[in-house]
Amino acid sequence: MPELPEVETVRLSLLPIVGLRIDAVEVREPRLRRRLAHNFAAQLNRRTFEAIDRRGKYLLFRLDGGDTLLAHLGMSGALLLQPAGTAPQLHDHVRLHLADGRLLTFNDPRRFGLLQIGREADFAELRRVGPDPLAREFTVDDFLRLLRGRKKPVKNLLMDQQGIAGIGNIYANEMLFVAGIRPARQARRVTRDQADRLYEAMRAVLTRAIQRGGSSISDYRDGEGRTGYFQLELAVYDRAGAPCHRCGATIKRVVHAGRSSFYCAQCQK
DNA sequence: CGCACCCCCTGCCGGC
DNA sequence: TGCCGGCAGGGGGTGC
Repeated sequence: MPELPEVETVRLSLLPIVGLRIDAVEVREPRLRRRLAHNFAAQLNRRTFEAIDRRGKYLLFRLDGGDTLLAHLGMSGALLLQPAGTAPQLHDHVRLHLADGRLLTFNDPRRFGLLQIGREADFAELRRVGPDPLAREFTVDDFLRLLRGRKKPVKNLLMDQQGIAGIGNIYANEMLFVAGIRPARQARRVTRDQADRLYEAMRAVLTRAIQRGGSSISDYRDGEGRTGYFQLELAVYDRAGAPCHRCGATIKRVVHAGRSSFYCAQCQK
């Protein structure tokens, strides 16, 4: 579910927990993408949140003492800040009882999400996380280097977290539409002009989506339970058979590597 | 290296 | 009405 804009929206919505201590840790279901370590609760207990960072689709909760709580929402995960006394719901796997009485709850029906506590340098999954597409340091030249010589479809490259971190299926489709490039085009066949447009589209689409609070396709909510609104602005994602807003042609859907791509054959080359 | 497939898991939707 | 297959925003692994 959540891609960079949704994860960033969750991060912003959870900032009020910074400064709060965890008074109790309730593990109701340890079997996530990876099973929670046996000492997970003990390591979290009595720690204080000092900051919340994001890398790609990962959230990093900085704790006093130097440890980090790493969180990934998978396809269906949510982190919810709930009022004191909230009863556990179905698929509430971990509930952190905060010093002010509120709860920080990890809910994830499909259990593709991840929670892990430790030193950031020890997190193997972060070694596969590339630069953030919105970072000032990530230049158009970096982007061009990424495309150069690669035979795989440009959409796969956008979604490869090692090259650029945070883009998933929805936003890859959307930025390719904005840039006028077909998803299946080989990365090395993307012209200089197209690459410039894609770089700009990448930043524009992600920035706009964050401003709109992300896309709530089915069940996405931020930490306060609020939906996003960017789904109302999606040009191609999940619009197969519908008319292109730009030219009126019918939006197509094709499946590559098990994932659906949506595009307008008229507007995208 | 790239890719075509698998897997993990639950929920929902459409067709029969 | 109920059952079944397909599909879903994630990542990871294998074998070719």
